[in-house]
Amino acid sequence: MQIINSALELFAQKGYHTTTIADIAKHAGIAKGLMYSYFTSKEELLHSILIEGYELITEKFDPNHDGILEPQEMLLFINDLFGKLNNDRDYWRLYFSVTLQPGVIDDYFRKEMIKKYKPLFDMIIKYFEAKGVDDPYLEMVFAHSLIDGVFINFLYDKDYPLDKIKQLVIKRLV
Amino acid sequence: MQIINSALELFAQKGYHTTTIADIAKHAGIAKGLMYSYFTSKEELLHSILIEGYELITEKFDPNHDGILEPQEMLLFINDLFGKLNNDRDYWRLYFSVTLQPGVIDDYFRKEMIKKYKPLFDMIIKYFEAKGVDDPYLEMVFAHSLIDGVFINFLYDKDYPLDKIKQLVIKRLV
Amino acid sequence: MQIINSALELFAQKGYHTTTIADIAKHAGIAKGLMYSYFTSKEELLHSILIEGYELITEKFDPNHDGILEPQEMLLFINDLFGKLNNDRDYWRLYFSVTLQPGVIDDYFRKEMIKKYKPLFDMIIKYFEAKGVDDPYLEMVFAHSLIDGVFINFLYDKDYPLDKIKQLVIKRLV
Amino acid sequence: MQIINSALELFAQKGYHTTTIADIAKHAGIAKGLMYSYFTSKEELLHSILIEGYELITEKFDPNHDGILEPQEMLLFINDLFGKLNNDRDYWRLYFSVTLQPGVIDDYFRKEMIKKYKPLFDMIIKYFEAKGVDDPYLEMVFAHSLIDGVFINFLYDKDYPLDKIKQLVIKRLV
DNA sequence: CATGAATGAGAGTTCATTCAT
DNA sequence: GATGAATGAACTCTCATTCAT
Repeated sequence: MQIINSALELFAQKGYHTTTIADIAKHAGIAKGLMYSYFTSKEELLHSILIEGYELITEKFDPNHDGILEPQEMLLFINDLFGKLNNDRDYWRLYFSVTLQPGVIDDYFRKEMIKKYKPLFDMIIKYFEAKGVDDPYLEMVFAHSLIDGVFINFLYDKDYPLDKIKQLVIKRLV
Repeated sequence: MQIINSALELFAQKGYHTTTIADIAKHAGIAKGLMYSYFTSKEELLHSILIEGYELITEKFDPNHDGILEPQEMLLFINDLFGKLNNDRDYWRLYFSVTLQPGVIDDYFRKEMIKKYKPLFDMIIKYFEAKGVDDPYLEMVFAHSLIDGVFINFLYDKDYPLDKIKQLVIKRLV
Repeated sequence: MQIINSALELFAQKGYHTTTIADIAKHAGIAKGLMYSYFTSKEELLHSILIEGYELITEKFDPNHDGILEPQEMLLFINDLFGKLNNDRDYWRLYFSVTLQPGVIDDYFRKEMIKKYKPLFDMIIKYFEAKGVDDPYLEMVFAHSLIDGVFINFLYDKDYPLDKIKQLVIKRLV
Repeated sequence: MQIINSALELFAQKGYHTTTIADIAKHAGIAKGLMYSYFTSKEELLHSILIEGYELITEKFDPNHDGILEPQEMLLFINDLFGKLNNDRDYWRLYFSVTLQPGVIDDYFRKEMIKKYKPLFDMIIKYFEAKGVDDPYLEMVFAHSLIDGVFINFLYDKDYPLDKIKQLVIKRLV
């Protein structure tokens, strides 16, 4: 929807607090009041974006939904993940900005988001189990942390050597 | 100073925008106006916190200031870094929240902060050079990303296995 | 408009700095914030008043717009001017108060206002040229000064003998 | 006194409301609090300046205090008046700014000031009586208005032809 | 459905004034 | 006397939200 797209773009560019409802309405080409027909508040709009963004991104993710990664699938997984990062910068920017920022989303919603993304990392745990590493959970936390770190550094650094780093990540995880 | 401490605590807890000058003053036990004897604005207060936090954190960093890390120093470096992370959660929370959030600190200040932290990562590049890795810069970006990822996951996850992850980081980087 | 009228009245009565936005809003029967839908700031509100006041005052001035004053027109001019003075005391009070007070309107706006009123005094120069006085410009400065002096003394003195003074002014200038 | 001089200068330059006690103290080289040993408030400081300024200006005025102006004395009177205007621009600027501005000095004080300056204009009434004009009071109001108008136009216009206007004033009044 | 004028609580900031030192 | 840190009321301005049209 146009409101969500506009809000996503502006939140990602200018920040949640710095973006006003008037900004969003203007950018979306609608009246301020109309936003309240679709969302009960600015906060709920943010939540919708986070959820909708998640849906959009994951709808083409792991298409057969078997949740099992073999090594060559792990490769696809990482490639896909990095591709999504590159294609949906605005969403990811907003996601990290808002997740790491207290006072914007409440704990309940934060946990909901974590819950939503959990399956992805559960798949990685299983992968490491199959690979026979000592502590698959620890390895997954490591992988999760590494990927988060790569994401945020990429999102805010135009010169980030994403492809080369991807190779290092692959070498480390696959 | 009491104002800085209060502001750091509240910014880290509630977020920069959600924390008001009145909140800070009340928490610090002073009148609202007094803050403006020490800082010209809320924004400058934030900058001071970020800078002061950096000073506190790095004052005991690389104590001989030779800027060269040998393997056992790299070990100390990492241990020190993780120790600081643990001891200054508020600062790091604020640091990441504010760095990753658009519309809070302007580009000039963001670059200033990056500049301040650069020497630390330059030391790591030299370390990887000495260690003989293929692409020391890339390895440093990898290390930087990895550490950032570990930091943010630790900051927002009470059950984060920091010590075990530290061992993995050490194994990877030393 | 109601905001302008209220602001004019209050500025003229209490002074620009002493009148608050809350005063104006209350007097106009609106909420404080609404003022900012029409004017970007208190300063711009003042400017609008000054400009609007000028428009109102000059709209019926020199109706054929030929810019030339013959003696009997000079008479009408003066009568009109003194009439406007009497009918728009608030405006003129504000005009003089604000023009003669540093730190209220910036140099740019002051010059703009002078520019707006210039044609009126240019007409007077031409009039004195036609009348054959030695130094028409000087005579106009004299007339301008005289009229300003009459205006401010009238505005702040309830017993000012305006009509009799007008006769003296006419005798001197026509 | 240094406080009065500083305040006069700053009030005249920046305006009464725009000048802060801190500005004055800094300019005078004293601490803010010390001002309150000499004046009970900012307002009282302003009153003192207006009164003190009047004393300074008039102490050398009409030295023999006979209060009677013969034609050649009228000449001296006008020359002296215009000289004072030129030498004490700051004072006169402040005087007009503050006199014509509501909400700064209360009516009581305004009347006090007018009372103080009255003798000067009384002398002019007597002068016109002696000169045999029809309505000496009216002539004095005319003169007063003219001189006020000349003063304010001169004070805010760097290119004001003061000397030439003085000649016109002399021709009109003497 | 859609609008945007209107609201009003609350934000950051200023500054005359006080008072412990 | 002299200081300037501290106060706090009051200011201008913002903006999420409502609602008559």
